[in-house]
Amino acid sequence: MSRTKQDVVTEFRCAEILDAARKIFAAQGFSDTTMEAIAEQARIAKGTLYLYFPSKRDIYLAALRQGIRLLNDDTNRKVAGAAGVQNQLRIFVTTRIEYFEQNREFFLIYHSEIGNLLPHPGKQSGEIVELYLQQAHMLEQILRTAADKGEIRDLRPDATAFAVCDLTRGVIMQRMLGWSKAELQDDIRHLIDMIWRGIAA
Amino acid sequence: MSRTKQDVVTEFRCAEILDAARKIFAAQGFSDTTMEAIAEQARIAKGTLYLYFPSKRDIYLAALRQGIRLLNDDTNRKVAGAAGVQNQLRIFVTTRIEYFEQNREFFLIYHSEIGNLLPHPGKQSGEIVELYLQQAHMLEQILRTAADKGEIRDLRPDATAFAVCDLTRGVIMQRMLGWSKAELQDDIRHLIDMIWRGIAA
DNA sequence: TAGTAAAATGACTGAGTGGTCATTCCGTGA
DNA sequence: TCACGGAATGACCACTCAGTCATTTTACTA
Repeated sequence: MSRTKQDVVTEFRCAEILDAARKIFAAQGFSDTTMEAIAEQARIAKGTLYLYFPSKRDIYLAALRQGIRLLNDDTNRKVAGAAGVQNQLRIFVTTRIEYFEQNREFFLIYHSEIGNLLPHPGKQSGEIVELYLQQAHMLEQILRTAADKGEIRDLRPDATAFAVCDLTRGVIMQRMLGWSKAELQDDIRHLIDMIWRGIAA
Repeated sequence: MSRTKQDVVTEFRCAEILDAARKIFAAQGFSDTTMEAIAEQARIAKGTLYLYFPSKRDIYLAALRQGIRLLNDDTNRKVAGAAGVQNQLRIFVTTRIEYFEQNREFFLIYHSEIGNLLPHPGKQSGEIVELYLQQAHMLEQILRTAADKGEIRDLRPDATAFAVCDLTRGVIMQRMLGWSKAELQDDIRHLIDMIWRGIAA
């Protein structure tokens, strides 16, 4: 295929556009972001955007999908390399916090899109939700297995998995807002400790 | 004061506008909401909105403030009437989940506004943040006292308070998205159990 | 180097909206 | 019943911006 050359260029441009889009969408939110601003950030003209993406919303969703995929792949790979539930949990939490800390802009998009799902329950655009749930399900499996082996108590694995995700997101948020004065390692340690042993004396 | 009459009318109109605004903002988000739509929902003309609020953003913030205040007051009152940390936690969580379940629209605004704080850390518009933190601080006090009395382990009270808030928000979200098949009571029980004893076998 | 086709551009359009204000409505008091 | 003044109205204005497309630039080939 001599298509290769063209494909490479296309891929490159798309990546540039998505990078630019992530930055701008994160800073301004979907509605306040203009195509002009994305184009400027990507150092191309507005019209060029439309050669690679059919609409503003499409760019947004593409950026979101890409980000979640990278995050999920990263998480899966690292958790797979860990042994023992507690370690897996620690790696899960750590990977995600670090990913978002490296990709702050992406977290903003991620967070706001979850909010957008809320007004339309049931009718949620499939793929994003799918990607979102993927991680919770992975965690759920880990918890289920651990419960079978007696390594953890027999709590509802679905709810527990969500809880771990929520706690992780919470830590990321406090850190991004500057509400956590602690070191990253301390935050993670506290989180795992709480999940593991609870707060009872 | 013969002002009374006018004041009553004004208060009534403001309340009607804020009710309408909450519904529309929740369904459409800030940017996609038009003043026309709010006016229609409130059964008044667009121009009338501007007799009571100076701008769209002001209506939004007023609705948000009102909602948080009611929630905080409700929470404070109920928690104050409970004895023992575990009970206080349970009441805290329950009150908030129920409030948001009764005021779904409000949760959407609440959630999305938190997202809006993220891009501008430090420079956050004071009052909303203040109201938001108020509850976490209340919880922190409870935890601190309990730790002093030896009723709970000596974990970082600040981080723990945030964690409880995050878990609560998580449950609300799962329920709103229809991702939790369990009864409300089960979700709450699981949550408190997890907070209290953790997941260790 | 000339010729060509694909890629890139950015001025432009048309739909939509926050906010204004001249006009109308209506409750009240004489 | 009439006149007055504040409350309510909605047509309108100024502006923004997603998306288009005629034109220009670039990359490649013979």
